[in-house]
Amino acid sequence: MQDHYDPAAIERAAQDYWDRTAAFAARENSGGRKFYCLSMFPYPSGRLHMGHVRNYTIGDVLARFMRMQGRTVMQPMGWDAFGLPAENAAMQNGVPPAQWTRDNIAYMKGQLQSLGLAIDWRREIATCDPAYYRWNQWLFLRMLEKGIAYRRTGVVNWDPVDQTVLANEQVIDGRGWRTGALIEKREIPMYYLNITRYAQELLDSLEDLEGWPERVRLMQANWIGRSVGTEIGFAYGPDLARLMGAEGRLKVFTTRADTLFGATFLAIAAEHPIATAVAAHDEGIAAFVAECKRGSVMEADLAMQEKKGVRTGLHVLHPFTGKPVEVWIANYVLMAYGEGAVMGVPAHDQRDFEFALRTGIPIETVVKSATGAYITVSAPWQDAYGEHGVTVNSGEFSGLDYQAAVDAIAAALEARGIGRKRVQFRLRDWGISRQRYWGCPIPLIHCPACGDVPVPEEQLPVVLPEDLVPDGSGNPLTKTAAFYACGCPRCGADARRETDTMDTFVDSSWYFLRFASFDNAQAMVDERVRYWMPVDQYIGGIEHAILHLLYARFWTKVMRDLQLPSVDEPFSNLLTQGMVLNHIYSRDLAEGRRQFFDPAQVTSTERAAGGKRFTTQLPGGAVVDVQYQGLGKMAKSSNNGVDPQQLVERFGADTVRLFVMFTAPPEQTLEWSDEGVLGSSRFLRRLWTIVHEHVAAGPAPALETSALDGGQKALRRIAHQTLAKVTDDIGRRRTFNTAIAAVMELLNALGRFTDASAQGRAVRQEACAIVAVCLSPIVPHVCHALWQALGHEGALIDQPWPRHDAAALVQDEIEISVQVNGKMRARVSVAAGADEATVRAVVMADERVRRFVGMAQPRKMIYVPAKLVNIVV
RNA sequence: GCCCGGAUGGCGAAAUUGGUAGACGCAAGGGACUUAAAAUCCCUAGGGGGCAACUCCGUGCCGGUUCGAUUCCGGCUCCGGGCACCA
Repeated sequence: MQDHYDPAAIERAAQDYWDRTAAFAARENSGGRKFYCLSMFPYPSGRLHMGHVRNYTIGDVLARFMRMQGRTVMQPMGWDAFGLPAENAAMQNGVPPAQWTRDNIAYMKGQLQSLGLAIDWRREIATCDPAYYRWNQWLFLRMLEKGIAYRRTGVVNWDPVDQTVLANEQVIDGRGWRTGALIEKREIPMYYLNITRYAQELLDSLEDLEGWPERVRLMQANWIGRSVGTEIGFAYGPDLARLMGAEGRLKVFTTRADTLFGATFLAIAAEHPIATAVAAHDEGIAAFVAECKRGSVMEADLAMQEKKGVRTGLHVLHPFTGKPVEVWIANYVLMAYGEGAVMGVPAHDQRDFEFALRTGIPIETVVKSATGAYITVSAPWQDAYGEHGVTVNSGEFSGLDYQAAVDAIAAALEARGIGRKRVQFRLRDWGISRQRYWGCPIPLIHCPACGDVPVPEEQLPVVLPEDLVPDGSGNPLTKTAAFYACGCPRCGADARRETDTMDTFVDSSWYFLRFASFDNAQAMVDERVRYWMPVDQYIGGIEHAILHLLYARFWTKVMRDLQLPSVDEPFSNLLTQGMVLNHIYSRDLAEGRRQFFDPAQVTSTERAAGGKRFTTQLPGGAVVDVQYQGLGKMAKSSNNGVDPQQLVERFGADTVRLFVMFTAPPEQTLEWSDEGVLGSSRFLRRLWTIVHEHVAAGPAPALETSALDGGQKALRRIAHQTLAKVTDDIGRRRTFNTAIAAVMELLNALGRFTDASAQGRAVRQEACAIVAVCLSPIVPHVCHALWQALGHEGALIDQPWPRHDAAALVQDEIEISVQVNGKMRARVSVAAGADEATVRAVVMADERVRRFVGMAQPRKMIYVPAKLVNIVV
């Protein structure tokens, strides 16, 4: 007998066995329904963090479970290998991003393998590999042909000191993170993908995604944001027509056409052509427009800034009354939504109301509540009346309810050709151009004579040079003639290659298709996609609930429409794992820069007078004050990721897997703490000991279920209850923590079971085997070893998942809870099949029940079969 | 600011369809074994009151529906995620 649990040796042996037998090589049509199990591929940041361990263990549990259920499982793995952190690391260390990335991949692959994941590594892909990203380029060109990809200008964060475009993450409080300079918005040409063309389908098919969490479907639906409203063209007043040099109409989009008669101003975005035209002649307005262009492009910043506006002095004419309506420029109007202009109705919109109070714009009530009360608003302590009601003071449209008013007004506008009902989506087209080096080159050539010329297909891929080191002052590709200097494919003249690269969301929008066609050098995807897709189970962080999942759904539909092997929806079932959060500590350096610390290094904590917590930490003996920043997601940029490697080395992969699955249900946010990991280690040692003590006594005799005594039946009942519960918890509920708790209870029962008789040993043998099977998806190495120790032929991974024996669950007596007036008062035992009358009689005969009911006459008795009786007195 | 979640013992959590609140585990305390420690095993444990039988309170806060609410509804507070260039 191996008398002590040695995870290192056990895990090596099990992993050797799986490697030797190529146990996880996925082959099409190898019997059983296919099950494509996919976890979101990692960014190779350097080391795994606990979020990865959680993600990949969940996937692995499901992959192994489904395999034992007889499915043909594919679980692949890849690397989301392009991105900003590689450039930052390059700047810090002077190492090219390619080298840094590949080193990280090699290290992290070893870490993943040490976890014993049932992955088909033959299918491994890295998005920075030209053999992968050439297909990004190829499909982009197909999209260009179809008009799905197009070029227009877009707004970016501009750092005037480094003369470079910054990502939102690199803008802190409106300043560049390296220079501390105030950030400006800048408009530059970019390529866009026309995702809005698919907005309706992306919205509609959410309804069919029954295997997705409701909250994700809701978030996506709100993000797409379909609204039905009315487009209204306000005729230019004479002053505006003069400025613009022609008659014209200023279009707005509104969902509240019923309030049109209350529109006392129009507000346009600072980027609106009219704003640009006014600013050219008016210094004050030019200053305001310039002010709006300062700061970052982030929506959160825009939405929280103080609402400001400036009067243009220009007017449009109300379409029904002909009255002049003032035009304002406001910082809260988004050029990207609707027409970049809104009508302001202070009486019926809270934001407009507050704006009007500050600026003296008139407030005109045009809707009253349907119940009749006449509502007027005009004072600062009041609120706008934003409810749907009945129109008043609206000329021929007065006295109508919301829908009737909207319909009548839209019809009247349409009859005059100055407005119409239409659908507006909040979703915007996807800008994919990035002014960065470490990404997939956009395959275009700019020719002075021919314009933008696509790179011919036979010249793909446009290979990214891998030896450049960025220095923070823009994209090094723009300084590398060997990359950008080229001939025009059309006329042969000297031309310049596009130096922008693609958003890394492009790389992750179709990698799940490539896993099915991983070795095809001739085509992006092939017929094997039709076998494996859609992904049966996708697992990843809730932080990807909108962007990644929406882009992947869009890209999949585009490929379908380009007649490539694809599907309508890529992911049938989605499990969004909760974030693994950790505490964040930092200190401020000069120039608004900030240094982050590993929480494990923070040694002592004191509370400062100001209320914020300051702590002291000792990296290599030095003591510095650090600031507590609260809880946050584990990220390389805040240096708060826990390295699971130390835990794996100390306790073994099984302990780490068990712990991370036991600590919380998968969808829940997890505040990281490695207290408790000892308990998981202890449990596995106990499991090892109990099974080996049983095995040491020699082979168990055959089980005879008809010959069992009460204690033997009881253990067998627990074992089969556990099997049934684990099957349901993993297979349906995905609550791995409760599955583990159930097995712990079974193991506790096994520990108390001392029956050394022949049938006692037979029951124990069966129970031990059930434990090994139930835990094998979660802690596969130790279960692999225990299965052998229990004397079984063949590997546990190849065993079919057993069904519980329903006969073992039968109980003679059951317990009924008794409440009096809804409060728990007693418990009574009744025969398992007892009818209601019998149960009532037993309950009323119970001494405790009689005491609580007393002399009172029961008014009512609620009976929940086999569970509960509530006596109401 | 907007959209989406979450809140239950000292801690992580459980309660699956409105029906026994706190399963399972961590940390803690007590005990056994041991020269000792580690390891292991046993016991205790939501809070208050009571010698005890027992009893009252208790699932973020306020209110509602119900025989019965951690669970459903309305209103808040705090925390987390996302907000289109972090991935």
